[in-house]
Amino acid sequence: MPKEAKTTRKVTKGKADGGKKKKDPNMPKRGLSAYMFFANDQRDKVRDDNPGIKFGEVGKLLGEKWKALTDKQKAPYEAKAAADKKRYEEEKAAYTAGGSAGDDDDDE
DNA sequence: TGCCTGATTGTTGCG
DNA sequence: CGCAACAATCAGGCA
Repeated sequence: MPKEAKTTRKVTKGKADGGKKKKDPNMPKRGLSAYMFFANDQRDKVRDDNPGIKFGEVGKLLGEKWKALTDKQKAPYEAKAAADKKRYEEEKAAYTAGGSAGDDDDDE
């Protein structure tokens, strides 16, 4: 029992107003999720099993299979996610570290 | 000090 | 060209 069901965790892209969490200009884009890598591999497989399938189905199918996998199967994907996360750590480090040391840049 | 929420990532296919 | 479910993930902000 680890923990399931967190809370109203959905509305993620509900652009309502803007200006809540201030996104820094150096905010590193989080590493990809295990799902991303999983999709990268299954996407081709799912499509092969469902020729002519559109994203709507693929997306759901992907999620279904994803959960069907065990930590063991997700391992390789999680490993990739962890690897990417590591990459993100570097960006995050530079983001928290330097940040405003004078560099500036802005624009572009 | 701890929970929670928002933001981000990538897939495909279409309007 | 961006969004639509799908899941994960994390970092910061507020109580």
